[in-house]
Amino acid sequence: MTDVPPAIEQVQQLLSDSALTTFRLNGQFLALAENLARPAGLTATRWQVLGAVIDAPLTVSDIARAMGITRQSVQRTADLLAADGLVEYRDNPGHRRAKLVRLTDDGLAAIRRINPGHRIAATTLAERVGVERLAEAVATLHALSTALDDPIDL
Amino acid sequence: MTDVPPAIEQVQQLLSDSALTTFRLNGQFLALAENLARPAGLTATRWQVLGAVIDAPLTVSDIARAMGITRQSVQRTADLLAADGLVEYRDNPGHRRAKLVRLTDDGLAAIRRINPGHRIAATTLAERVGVERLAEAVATLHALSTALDDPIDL
DNA sequence: TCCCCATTGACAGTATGCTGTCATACTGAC
DNA sequence: GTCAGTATGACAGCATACTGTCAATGGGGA
Repeated sequence: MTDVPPAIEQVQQLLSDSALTTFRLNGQFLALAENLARPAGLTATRWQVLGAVIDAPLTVSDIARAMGITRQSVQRTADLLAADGLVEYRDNPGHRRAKLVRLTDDGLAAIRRINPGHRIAATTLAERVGVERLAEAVATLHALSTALDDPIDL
Repeated sequence: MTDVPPAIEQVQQLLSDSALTTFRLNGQFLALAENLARPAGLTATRWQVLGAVIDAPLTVSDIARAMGITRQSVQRTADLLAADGLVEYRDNPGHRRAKLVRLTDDGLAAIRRINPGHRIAATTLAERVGVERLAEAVATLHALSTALDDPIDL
């Protein structure tokens, strides 16, 4: 009785479970990020967008692809960040309309203000679940995400 | 050189990675749920709320706690579902204001319309990552979520 | 019994994401 | 060189979640 294939109901339950837990996890990480970013005068989303252009300027569309959200959402956030002087739009030699979003000194300073809290949170979480297991979790999450990349025919 | 403790930067990176991947996974599951729910005339959120009261009527606050989101969000969705006749508010003998949200026949029918697609999606995902691994993923997600339940002192 | 406090629902305001539509800019096939 | 298709940004509208505030309710301790 141990090698029977899992009932379809169980597999359905597994999908629901993973989705619901992911929704909850999303909320928890979001709340944590919000708490970390607030002292630096940022929100979670703005922090994320700033983080995307630390190493090199990118276009709004590039950032959206990297973050896995729509370009319109990033555009709005980037415009707000530009209004606050944390990023600036630079001409893109490769495309006249698609300007490059570049971190300013103020933007970099804002990110740096988050670091201490980020470090504490990371260390705390690593202690609670173990670094090994945290690394495993990330790998599993990536695998799931990749599996969901391909469209599912209904 | 193999047993040195991980550098703090690596642990920080691990936290960022898990958060970012969770955000992306959240979006993917949300999109999938949206696709599954649409043919039944539902959205992902409404499906989720309906699912919470399949077995027994609950108050709005109960549902919010079960889903890990705020009461106000659930309240809004529940009101909309009630307007559409998919749930109904019943008097709660235990609390005069906190009415019970109860699934109607129409609500149950709506959920049932989602089942075929849900089954297909579950089977497809299980094939892609393996049932074993999917079950592991759920366990890992739960562990992470539990670890994040306790507040982190910054 | 009475009062403080937590829970609950209602309402207003805000942040973030999505879709759809349009005009502009680039790219590649012909 | 021209034209169709794609990529990009701008704008409008909607869905969902959050916060904050207030009043009503219920429960437990003084």
